[in-house]
Amino acid sequence: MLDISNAELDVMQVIWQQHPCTAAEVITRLQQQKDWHEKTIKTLLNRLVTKGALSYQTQGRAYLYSPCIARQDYQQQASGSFVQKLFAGRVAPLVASFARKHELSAADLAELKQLVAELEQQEQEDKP
Amino acid sequence: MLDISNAELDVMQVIWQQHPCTAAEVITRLQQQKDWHEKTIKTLLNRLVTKGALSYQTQGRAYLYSPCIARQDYQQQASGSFVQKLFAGRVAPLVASFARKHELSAADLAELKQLVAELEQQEQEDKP
DNA sequence: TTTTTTGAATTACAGATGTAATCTTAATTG
DNA sequence: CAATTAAGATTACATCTGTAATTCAAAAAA
Repeated sequence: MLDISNAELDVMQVIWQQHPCTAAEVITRLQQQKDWHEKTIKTLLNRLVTKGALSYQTQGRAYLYSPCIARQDYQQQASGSFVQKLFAGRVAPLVASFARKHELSAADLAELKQLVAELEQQEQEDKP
Repeated sequence: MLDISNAELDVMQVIWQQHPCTAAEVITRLQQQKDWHEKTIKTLLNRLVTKGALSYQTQGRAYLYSPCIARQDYQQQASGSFVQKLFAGRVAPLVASFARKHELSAADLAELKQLVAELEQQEQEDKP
């Protein structure tokens, strides 16, 4: 299972946002949020390639990086193991816990409600 | 912010389940699920004490360990930063993602629905 | 064409983590 | 009392992470 560290994840996020892209682009965009040295970002790019999270094509002497895993897929994988690890696999208690501390906004709540409604409907369709 | 590693978390889980407890008890209970050497578990106990996640009282020459942080509090903290990291702080997309892959059970769905209803009601109460 | 710059590759290095083994000391067993 | 056992303390050691610096090669600039 692809294991991406926190710092690496920040790199992945900007690449997921737009790709393929060069190291220079990643650096420019990342440095708007993180106070990281260029070398640091290059190291992370390298490690991500080694780990199989990024691939690249060469373009002249530069590289054009692309994710090997879609953001959604990674989110799914990570959510699954997080919920497993902390909540014995049940997501509802996570939402509850989240609600208790970070007070969901009304918008979030609405979104959740909508989602639940959709899921319920799907369930209906699955066993008619 | 208290940072508990994966292996350490497994130790915390059995201690949260029942405490205070001795190292021997932790070892016995953990070895029912994990194939870990006794020494490994003792190392983890030590690190958890150093990190301030566990405290202990001495009982004869043994220690009686207790959590310094409640399970719920830790869950809240960890959920908050996880959702922040992967979902820009919004929990609904996590639920969606979770649903897509791990298909929530009907029970989970019901629980979520209930939760949403409760949260909505609270919201009503908060601004009448 | 020599110099400088700019990509990527390699190396660095401390702290965290997984996974124990060894050491020290006190208690228990012979 | 001597020997063994069993607690916790200390040490070990490879890998992963965060955070770069150094090196090497090619391209761009002077």
